[in-house]
Amino acid sequence: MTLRDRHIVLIEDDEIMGASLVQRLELEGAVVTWVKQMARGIPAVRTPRRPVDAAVCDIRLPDGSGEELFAELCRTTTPPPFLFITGQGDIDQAVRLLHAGAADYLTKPFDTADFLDRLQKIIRTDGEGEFPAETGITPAARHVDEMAREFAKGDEPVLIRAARGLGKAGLARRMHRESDRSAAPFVILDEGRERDDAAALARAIEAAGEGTLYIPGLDSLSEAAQAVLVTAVRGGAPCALIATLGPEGDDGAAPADVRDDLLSVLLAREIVIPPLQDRPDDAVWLATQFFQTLNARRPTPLRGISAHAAAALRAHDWPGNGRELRARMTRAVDAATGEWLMPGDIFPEMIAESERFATLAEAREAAERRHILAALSRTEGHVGQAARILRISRTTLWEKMQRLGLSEDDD
Amino acid sequence: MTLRDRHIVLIEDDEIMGASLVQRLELEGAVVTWVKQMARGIPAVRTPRRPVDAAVCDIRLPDGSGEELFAELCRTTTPPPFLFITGQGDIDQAVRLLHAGAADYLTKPFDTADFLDRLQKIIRTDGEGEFPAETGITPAARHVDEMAREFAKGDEPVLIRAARGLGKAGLARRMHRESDRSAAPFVILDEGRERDDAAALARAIEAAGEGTLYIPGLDSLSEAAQAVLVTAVRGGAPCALIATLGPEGDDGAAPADVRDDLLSVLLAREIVIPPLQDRPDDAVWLATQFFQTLNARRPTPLRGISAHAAAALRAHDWPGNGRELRARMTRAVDAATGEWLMPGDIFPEMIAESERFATLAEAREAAERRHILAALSRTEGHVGQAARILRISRTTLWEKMQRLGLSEDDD
DNA sequence: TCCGCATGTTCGGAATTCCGAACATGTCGA
DNA sequence: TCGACATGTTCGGAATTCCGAACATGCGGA
Repeated sequence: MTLRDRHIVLIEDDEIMGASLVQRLELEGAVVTWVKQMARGIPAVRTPRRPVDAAVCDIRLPDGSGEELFAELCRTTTPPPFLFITGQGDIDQAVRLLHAGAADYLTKPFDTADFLDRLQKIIRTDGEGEFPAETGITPAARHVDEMAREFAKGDEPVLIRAARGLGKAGLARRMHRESDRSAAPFVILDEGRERDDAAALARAIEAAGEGTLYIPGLDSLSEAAQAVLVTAVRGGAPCALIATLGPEGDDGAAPADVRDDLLSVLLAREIVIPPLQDRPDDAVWLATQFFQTLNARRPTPLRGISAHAAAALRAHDWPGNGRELRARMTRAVDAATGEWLMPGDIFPEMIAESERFATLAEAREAAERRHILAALSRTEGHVGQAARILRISRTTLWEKMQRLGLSEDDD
Repeated sequence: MTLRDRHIVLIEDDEIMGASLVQRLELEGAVVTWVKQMARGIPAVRTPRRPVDAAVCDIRLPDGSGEELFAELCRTTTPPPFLFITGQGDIDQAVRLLHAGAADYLTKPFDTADFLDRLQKIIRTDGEGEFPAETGITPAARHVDEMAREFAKGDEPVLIRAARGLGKAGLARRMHRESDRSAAPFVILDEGRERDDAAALARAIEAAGEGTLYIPGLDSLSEAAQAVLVTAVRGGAPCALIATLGPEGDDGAAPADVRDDLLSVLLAREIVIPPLQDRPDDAVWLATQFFQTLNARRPTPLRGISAHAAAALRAHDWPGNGRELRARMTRAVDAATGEWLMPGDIFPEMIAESERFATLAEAREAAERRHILAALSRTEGHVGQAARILRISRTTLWEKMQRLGLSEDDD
């Protein structure tokens, strides 16, 4: 995996070079926003439709230079990593840009492999820590782990219920490792459901042998597949079953799409992982685990998580649970500039509004973006109709969609 | 009372005439926004800082005509009543404007008294209906009225508790009128509290003689005044007492700032008026009362309140109770264009958003207004500083403040 | 009273935005 | 395949906005 799902903004006016780079980057799984002018690059980077992982920017542009674009962005925001490409290398310029915070500077023609390698390096795809082997340190978390250990000793099916981002799969793996069947396979029923899921399930049961079969989102199985499962459970299939429910079945309500007999078997051995919001001390503990891994990689390690940051971690409601926490810690440890990790490092949205006041042009642009999107939504994407209700010409709407990064290429 | 607290937008480029009109209007209590160009009149009327009761508009403007301005406003909004003034009368134009919906057309020079008279007429200061003599038709309302009649027969103090807008003073007056002391004075303790409220209270008790003394917001009386009151009540003062509590004491909780002995006397005879939200049938009934009065004044009376409108009246939560209902009915009966009063007439906010989509220019202007106001608030009204944080020139900020109706004259 | 600083306002030129026309391309239905 | 209609995009001119400079006025402190 290289650039999968990474968002790259490409600022390049040359059609051939641009198309070539887009193609290559998309081959690596990246999502590319391609703009051809400096004027269009600024909003594409500053107010993107999705977070920008990196920008690839030509120096010579028809309406200015990549250097000016970067300077402008540095004045008003913290730009993502910038990789500059240029047909005529200039040492002074390279030094200037790198000192200004650019990530890299490459002269054309360049080796594509080298280009991709540098891009990967500046994106830091492997900068995130691993989830620890425990659920947490709170009584509720310890209870989860105890039940998991106890159920791992038996053969009966187990149901794990938890919201998104709470490590259901991780817990299932740990149960497998702590059971007598750890030498046998741990098989996950493919979430990308085949049309004939009953057959897929039968195959997975066979593949698991005497190991463990993990079924995420059991309530989306067809009746036929559930019948196969009931047969396997009743017929004493050699493998152990661990299942989870889909998002709707994980909220404590009885899932609508599971056979009653199957459900009653599962509910007999059920593990409920409480959301992180209900376990603030676990949030701090988990943050500390990630911090130790990430901090060890810093050129200048931080001294620790400050008390205020710990309080902020406790107070946050963690809609994304552990995944959110990991993402925030990764970013925070990377961005921290003091000796201690501060609340603003973890929750940058907390301070951004109070310290930074958007320019009038920015406020205007944001309002236009919102309103244009609303018009397009109302007209179901029909550009001509949207222009009509907005009382602007179609040309103007098109121009603004380019300028504000709302064009089709962003999909 | 003439133009008290009415907001008038004056569009007049001549300094002498303008200053003269502003002065005269402010003398009548009006709040005047004075603009000198057509371009500035449009936003001042379309997106005002406070509702505009009427506009006074010169025909000849340096950048266009009042007629064009009015036409533009009629295209995109429902303008307030417009009174046109012009130095050269033109019959065709007068007819044209009146047919287009303008309220009046006056040639200069004109008699100021005539001008004010016409302005008053178009503002319709007396267009609201009176509250009826009953509280309502629901059992709860009838119970209130019965208790009021019963307590009116005695001399003991009465406490009326109700939220804002539920006619406490009206009920007190009705009790006075139905008592044996109706021939004696009904005295209200002045709500604009003097420093020595004990003395004011003593004077009011004396003025009430054998009539009724009404004390709104009794819990804000000083200890000294409350002592005077206890003395009067215990000493058998000849007047009857009806009191209400301030907003905090009207929510059912025990008021903190009333002597216990005084409070226990009052609570012995307490009338609680339930909010209109709890009496939906009373809301419809009250609306019908207002409707009958207001409808009789229409050139073309409506046939009635539609069933859908009655349902909407029942469903509304009426935070402003009877006052809100009266205001809505006044506006609705005036604005209704069909044969029946519809939900959208009473609750225009219900339909405005779904049927009308702001133009992009309007959305942009609204965003700019908001942001400029935020900048001025942040800099405590310092224009130069606001321009700096907005990253625009001082000139541009001034221009925008003019164009968006944010200049000092609006205070 | 004077001075420094801020705001209110106008003016003319530069910069930016908006627009209609035109052309290329794509989609859908007959 | 053709025609109608829609979108994507460019171009050049018109309209609008923004700006610095300049001048007038007001306010507060020495």
